[in-house]
Amino acid sequence: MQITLKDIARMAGVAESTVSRALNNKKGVGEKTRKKIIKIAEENNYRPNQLARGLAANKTNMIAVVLSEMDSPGNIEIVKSLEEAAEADNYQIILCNTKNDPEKEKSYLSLLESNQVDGAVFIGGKLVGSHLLRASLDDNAIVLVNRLSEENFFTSVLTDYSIGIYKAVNHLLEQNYNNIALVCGSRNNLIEEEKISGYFNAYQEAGFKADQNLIFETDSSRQGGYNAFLEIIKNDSVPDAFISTKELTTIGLVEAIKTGGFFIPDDFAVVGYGDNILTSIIEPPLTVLSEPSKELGRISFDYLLKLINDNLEGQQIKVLAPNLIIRDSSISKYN
Amino acid sequence: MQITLKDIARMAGVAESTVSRALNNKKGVGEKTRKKIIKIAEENNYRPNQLARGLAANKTNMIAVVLSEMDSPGNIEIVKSLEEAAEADNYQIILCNTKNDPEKEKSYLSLLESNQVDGAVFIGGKLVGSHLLRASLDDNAIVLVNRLSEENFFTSVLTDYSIGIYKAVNHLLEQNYNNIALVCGSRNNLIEEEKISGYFNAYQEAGFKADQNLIFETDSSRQGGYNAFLEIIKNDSVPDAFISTKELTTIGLVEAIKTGGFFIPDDFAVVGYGDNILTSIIEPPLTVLSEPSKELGRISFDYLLKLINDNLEGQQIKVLAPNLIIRDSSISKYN
DNA sequence: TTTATTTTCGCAAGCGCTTGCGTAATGTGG
DNA sequence: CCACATTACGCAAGCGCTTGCGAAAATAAA
Repeated sequence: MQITLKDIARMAGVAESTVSRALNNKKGVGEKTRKKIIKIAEENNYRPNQLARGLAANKTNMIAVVLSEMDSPGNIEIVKSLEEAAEADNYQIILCNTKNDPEKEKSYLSLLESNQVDGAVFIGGKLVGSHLLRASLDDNAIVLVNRLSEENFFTSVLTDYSIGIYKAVNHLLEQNYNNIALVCGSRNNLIEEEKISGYFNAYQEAGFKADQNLIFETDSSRQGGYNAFLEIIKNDSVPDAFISTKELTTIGLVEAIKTGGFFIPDDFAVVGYGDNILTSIIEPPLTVLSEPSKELGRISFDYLLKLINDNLEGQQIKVLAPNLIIRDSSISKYN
Repeated sequence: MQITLKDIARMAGVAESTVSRALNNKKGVGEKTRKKIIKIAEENNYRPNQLARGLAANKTNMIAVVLSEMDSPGNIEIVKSLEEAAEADNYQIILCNTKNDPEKEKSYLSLLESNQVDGAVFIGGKLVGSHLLRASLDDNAIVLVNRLSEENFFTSVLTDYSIGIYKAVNHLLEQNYNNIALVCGSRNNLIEEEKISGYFNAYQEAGFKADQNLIFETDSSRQGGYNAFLEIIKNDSVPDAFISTKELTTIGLVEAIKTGGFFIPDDFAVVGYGDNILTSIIEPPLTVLSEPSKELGRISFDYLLKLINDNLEGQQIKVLAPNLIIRDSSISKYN
């Protein structure tokens, strides 16, 4: 049998309301009674029933973290820092893995609608369900991470892929690679258009013109990267460098190159995505765009918390630029 | 404003209880009224308030997954399959990352005590808080994964490290490596003793005698593996092979070996831990013990579900043997 | 048709907590 | 010592749902 507020109240010889106020540090209870109540509560290892509390106060101290994919180390990193931030503010995290399935995402939305969580952050994923999200936006706290909605309507924290790719292209051009292939995700995702625009901008600014045919769409898996390479080298104009814009495709791409008997960076330069354990152990040491995962997590929780507490005026958008970390894979020998 | 049971009841012209029964597929409501109620509920996008439901029914359909560390791909894999299993049974997962901090674990336990979750699975971690766990075992559903408690008291699903290491040693001996170092975690964890016993068993059975000095304790990080190597080669008797028993130490170990200018398997054979993306991209291709992560997740949820529903008679312990996946890193050239 | 049986449904209590409001207790100044 | 302002506390309603129980309605048996 669980021990309840009522029990504590009886033991302390006060009313339930007094116990509640005492334990929640609210004013309206004398210092002596408060001490007494706290003591009794501790002695009896009293744990407030969070459901009851949530029901009464309309607050659960839980947030949903809706993840488009759990295989990406970067996403895990974001979750970790979110968890840390949440814990510090006494929030729990509900993990929701959608595997990029809009239906699942929809179903997880009902966590919000059913009052099970105070807010939700969506990490990655396509924009598809955007209308859906909006629909649910009665008064719900929602933050988007690395996800662009067409209406540009949600509070979001984003990696600036455009500038990231721009940097990467620039760097490769400087290294005298000028046939640069871009491996990205399906263009029905606005995020991918961002990348492409960065690509074109860099080319244009350098006075070269970019080749549409060097842009390859593939899914975000390791296999996707692998296949991308096989496709690309069928091309008329074979590139001399690759920029991979997802973590796992980076791995697959490198594998494909090496399996094909080619060398990095001698045959192809590579700029990968994500400064994580994967890209740190692969050979050769990989030049990568490093996503600010920790910040993404932390800031998104900050925003969410403010939204929950109605402390956020209007929509906020934070854009964080990725770093280009230069290693061997993109350093031309003939330089 | 949220739409409630009462609203639906009013719209349908029935009592709240009838709506509740209709929507929960309980008997005691006619087919026609049920249809009508469901229709109305759907039209109005009604979402039952899970807190209220949980409070009334004493059931939250949430479970806590308490993770000792989030950096291990194997653990993430377990969580993934847990999530999948849970989702199929309409359970949500609360992610709790303890970073091996017993205090945090303790605090997460209150999720159980405060009725916020119906059960909890603990993945990894030391036994430290075992008394604590027991204390909380009023009537709580708890499953342990890859964690040994001294009292052997909890329903658990375990990887059989003993047989795993046994296989690894055997294999290495067959390859004529007979100075095998074992890199494991701190021996204050029973799990580690398991590993060591497998190590000794294999040696004994083969008629060799094992060298205590070749057993190295280190923390489970990449750096831990790296340092382990540096320590080990200071030894009088330098080993010719390594068995690393954690995922990240495996990575660090290999890095240290390569950084030291040594070659695998020429200078040292290596058997690593975990058949994951990390060990699949590292070079050379690594012989590993493959943990049955998917099963660990699935089975632990099965157990937990039964515990929650009081369908589990007594304590259950499931032990799963890891596979030895043989690749280049342990194949002697002089064979 | 009448009685017995089953099914359908409403009533009301209760899950454990929070919170507005009113009253009793305490403290302050004259 | 009294009037007044504070502060400390209890009362009771209410959060949105579930569920046991009894009454009414529908169905089956006699």
